Amino acid sequence: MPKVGMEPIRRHQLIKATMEAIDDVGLADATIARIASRAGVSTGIISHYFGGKGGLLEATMRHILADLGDAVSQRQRMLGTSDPRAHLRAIVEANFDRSQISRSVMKTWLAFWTTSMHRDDLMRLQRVNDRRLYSNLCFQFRKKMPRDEAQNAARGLAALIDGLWLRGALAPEGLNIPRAICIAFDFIDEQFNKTADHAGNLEQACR
Amino acid sequence: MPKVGMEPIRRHQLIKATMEAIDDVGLADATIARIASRAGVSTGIISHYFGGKGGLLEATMRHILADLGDAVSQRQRMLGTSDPRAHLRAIVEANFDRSQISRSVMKTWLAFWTTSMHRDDLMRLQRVNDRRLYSNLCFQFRKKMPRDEAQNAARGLAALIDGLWLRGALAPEGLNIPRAICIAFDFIDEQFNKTADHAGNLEQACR
DNA sequence: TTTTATTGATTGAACGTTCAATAAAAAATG
DNA sequence: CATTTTTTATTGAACGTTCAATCAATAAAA
Repeated sequence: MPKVGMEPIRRHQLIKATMEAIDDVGLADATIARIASRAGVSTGIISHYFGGKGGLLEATMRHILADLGDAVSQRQRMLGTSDPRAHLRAIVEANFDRSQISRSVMKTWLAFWTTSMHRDDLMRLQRVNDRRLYSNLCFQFRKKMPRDEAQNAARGLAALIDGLWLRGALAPEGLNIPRAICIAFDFIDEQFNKTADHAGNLEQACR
Repeated sequence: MPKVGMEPIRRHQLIKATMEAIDDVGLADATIARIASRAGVSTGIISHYFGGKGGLLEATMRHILADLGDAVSQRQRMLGTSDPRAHLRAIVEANFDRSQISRSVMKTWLAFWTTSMHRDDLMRLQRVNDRRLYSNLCFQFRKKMPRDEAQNAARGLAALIDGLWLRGALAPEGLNIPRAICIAFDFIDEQFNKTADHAGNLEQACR
């Protein structure tokens, strides 16, 4: 069976098997024996292509983040307009994109989030992604509202997206994607309404 | 040193040490040796009082959930009114209550959230707590809006709270509590505004 | 003297890593 | 075209480490 050019195939196989294993038994019990067996290869191959279990986990996380980044920029490019509302909607949709909402991807993402609190390399990856989402949201909101309002709108929307995800990952019935998108869309509209309503006596006190 | 009546003292010591250890090195590296050493006792004592590591983790989670439940019901009781807005604000404040926002509690909570996806006992604990928050929110929103609107408002607010928490746990600067509360308060007001604005042509399509 | 509390060395299981061995394909050779 | 040689891909047993659990021994209080 051994042929030349196996590396990209094996890498993808193993990353996929890693996510499936985490979905199945959790990161704590996702041993290299289990991952290798699920990918239909031996344990040694993991060290061969990834240098060890840590390398495989980092590669898996990079893969998920790259998918998310692609989903966002792809939808942004498809947009002919610079209308902030449309852009924000596109970002929300990308975050609930097909590549992101499969059970295994969701659970893997969450597992990494937790472990990234104690591993500098994963933490850095996570934060790069985080900041990109936040500044992206902020930039769009700023087209229609002052600086601090836009920042809070961005903070709120980012939290809402993550929260919907988090709860979707835990719920036995899974994440209801259309509903999640709708709740996020509503949030966007409310943020714009709030600013538009200058006559209203809403408190906008958040600092 | 051994006296009678040590059990409640030791249990609390060990639960506290567990949260500190998780804050410090993460759940994966929170070994019983590390926890015991942090509590200033030997490893054997954990099995003696909790029957094993699993028992200690479950007890720790129960402790956190009980604290959260207490914070909510305490604030509810302090409320003389039945005004839904005041009640919702109280729930939000309780969720960012002092007992909940310390770094160690936050990280422990998140660690449990992740592992509860693969352990039935922890999952059940988590879901009981989840449902209580959701029905609580739903009940309050229903005082001012129709059923499905209230459900989506509750889903959104619950997600927003969890999301703010999640991001606060990851951020190096920690969670900005007043700001988080303010964002959540704004969300509540927007939900009420949306319903009040019957003349407006907002789409309220979420199912 | 009995009970309660605690210790910590020991044990066995599980895990990630390593590496010599192997097998197949590709390249070189005649 | 047939062959040897080299390269690439892969295996899995062996090894060393780490961890949770156990339990006989001990010490203080009742």
